Amino acid sequence: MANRMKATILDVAQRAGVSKSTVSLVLQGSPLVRPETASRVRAAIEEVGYVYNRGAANLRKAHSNVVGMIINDLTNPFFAELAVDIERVFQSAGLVSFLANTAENPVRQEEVVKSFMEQGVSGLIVSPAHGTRPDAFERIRGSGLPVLFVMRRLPGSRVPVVAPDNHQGAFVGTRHLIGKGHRRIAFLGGFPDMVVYHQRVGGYKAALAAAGIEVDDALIVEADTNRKGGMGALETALARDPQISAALCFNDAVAFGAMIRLRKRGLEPGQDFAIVGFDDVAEAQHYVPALTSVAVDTAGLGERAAHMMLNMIRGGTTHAEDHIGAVNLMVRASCGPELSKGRAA
Amino acid sequence: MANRMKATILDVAQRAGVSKSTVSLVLQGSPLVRPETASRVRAAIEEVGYVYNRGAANLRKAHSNVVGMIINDLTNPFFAELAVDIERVFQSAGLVSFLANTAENPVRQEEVVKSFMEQGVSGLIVSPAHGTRPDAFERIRGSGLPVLFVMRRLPGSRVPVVAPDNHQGAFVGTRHLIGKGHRRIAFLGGFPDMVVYHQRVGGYKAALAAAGIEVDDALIVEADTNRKGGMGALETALARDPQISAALCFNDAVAFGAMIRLRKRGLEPGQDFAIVGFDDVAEAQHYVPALTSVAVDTAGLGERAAHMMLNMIRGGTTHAEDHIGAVNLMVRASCGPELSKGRAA
DNA sequence: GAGAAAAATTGGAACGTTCCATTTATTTCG
DNA sequence: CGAAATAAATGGAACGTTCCAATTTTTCTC
Repeated sequence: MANRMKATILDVAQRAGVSKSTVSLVLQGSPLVRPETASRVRAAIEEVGYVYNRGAANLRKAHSNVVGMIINDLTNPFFAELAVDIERVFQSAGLVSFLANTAENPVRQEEVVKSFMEQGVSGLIVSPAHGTRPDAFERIRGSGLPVLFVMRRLPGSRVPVVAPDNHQGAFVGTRHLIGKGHRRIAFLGGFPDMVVYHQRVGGYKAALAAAGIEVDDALIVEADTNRKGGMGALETALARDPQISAALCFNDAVAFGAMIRLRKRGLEPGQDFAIVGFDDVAEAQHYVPALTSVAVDTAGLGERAAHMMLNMIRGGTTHAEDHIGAVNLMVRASCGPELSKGRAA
Repeated sequence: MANRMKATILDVAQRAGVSKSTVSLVLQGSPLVRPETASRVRAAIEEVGYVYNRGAANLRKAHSNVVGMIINDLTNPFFAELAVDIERVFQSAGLVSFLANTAENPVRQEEVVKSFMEQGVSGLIVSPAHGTRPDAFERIRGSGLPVLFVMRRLPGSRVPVVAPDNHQGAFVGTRHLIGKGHRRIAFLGGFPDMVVYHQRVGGYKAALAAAGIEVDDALIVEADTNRKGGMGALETALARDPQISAALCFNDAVAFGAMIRLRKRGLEPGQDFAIVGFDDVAEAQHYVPALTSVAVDTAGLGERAAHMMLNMIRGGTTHAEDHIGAVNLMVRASCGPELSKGRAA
């Protein structure tokens, strides 16, 4: 049934009664080979159970058809969704994308990057792990390999970025809370060494300032950008100031964590305390209470990122214009005393 | 700073004043090379910005250090979690794992498999897409490449499997609902061409039979195994028999979907209708109401799968004993009128 | 300090592909 | 029909590594 030893292009050639060059031509769909010969070769390929050896090919060609995606937290549905969206575009473009998770671990990230490089990927799409050294990707990019950041950027880095308008998102989210009458509003999650953090905190502060509310840095709580981080951050915020009545969360995961802790403290989110998230993951609208969140058009960003990478690869350049996607506040129950119900009716 | 052309082992050799063979030895950490020479070589590697060409190496060695993971739905947090758990084990074993999503699309799956094969992976861990032809992986396995199924198996396939005890899980879930007094219990989600479906439906029927309740096939509703499928399935079930008071769901995603639709119909899950899920994803315990679910020990299964794959690779075999993991019903609010609250207090 | 033994280093062939320059087969047409 | 043009097929070198056998260097022993 199956031959023990791996079949090569030469076995195929022999079987089909042609030269290895002809087989190679067929493999690349060249029009130089006569149709009947081509189909004879294709039959032979099938018969000997030949699998193309991409490694050997790349050795000659020096460019592959795979791009690597490096994601900081696949466990966060937002990133999983993003990865899947990007993957879809590559697929229809005839490229393959392989995915690797870093779990926010820069060391792990380095290993993964190394592996992808060794495999000879032709591009890298990265959502860098928290704690990544700012110049971590400069050398790679300098060597001519296209690198694209998604969602996150590194301070001072010249790597192109696809990301939502973080400042604006945080701004409208905060403004909405202010509009609901809140004055003591916390910002939960993220760390100062993340560029995104500054952008979102910036939007938050700008909204407060615009409303003439004094910014209190004690209300800005650093934490991991996942559910657990959200839980801790809420506790910290409330410990620092029990008067807080609302929070803008770094992302939806943090928001879910915060809501869980609110309940544990006997506070009902959307009633006793207003919560706004960021990302608008699928769960947001189905959660109880439904989570008000800044929608970032995941699919749109993913598509854009994939196309930018395709252009870089095809154009042989490592340069591209940053893309900042528009955001959209989805108002739901979590941020207001039944206001959203009124809207829906 | 960075040289335009890619540095090879020869450039390193020249720079370090040794032969390419020596550099190769250093690269593989051979003890045959004198420590001082080794460090000189390592310095040279750094200086010329050399990246190892795994493709060229594999050409000679005929075995790589990467294993491919093919997942049917990364958007399902359960599978994302599983993938991450598996990845972790490989990492600490010094292997790299690349991940690809098939979105339950057999065609896409075929492409992904092909790519992995071409890259020369040394093993494949697969959660096969719905609709995969039963013999889809036999040829690959026949060619000597270790293949391991996780969570799902294919009918008649000889590929080893790591999965939870689906029959038992469905059995205890259903028995629990019966214990709560329910008699008209639906089974939501999945398709008859999935082996897992039969196992879970089997457990469900066995529990009904054990309680002397007649099985009504109309209460078994086929649907996609995601949230949307759950929504549709609940509607269908209720349409077929409005008397239904409980449902065992194929997985948590389906359960969440069902609960969303219950609410939309004015039925409160855990009060007017009991729901039991399967997988016990992280969200289950935090959802409102908290979801009763069959816990499958994701981390344990993932670890087991990774180790089995490691053994197959190291042992040069494509054979392994199936592993069926124990399950554990996590009773929470979604399935009983305040019973869980009593427990918690 | 010479010879043997051990340690360190090395050149060359091989891996499976692509691509170029050729060769060979086929078609066109004056 | 024969020459020119075109189409199809081919052999060989090259890609960057590993591994073997061989060579050179170092260390040991008496």
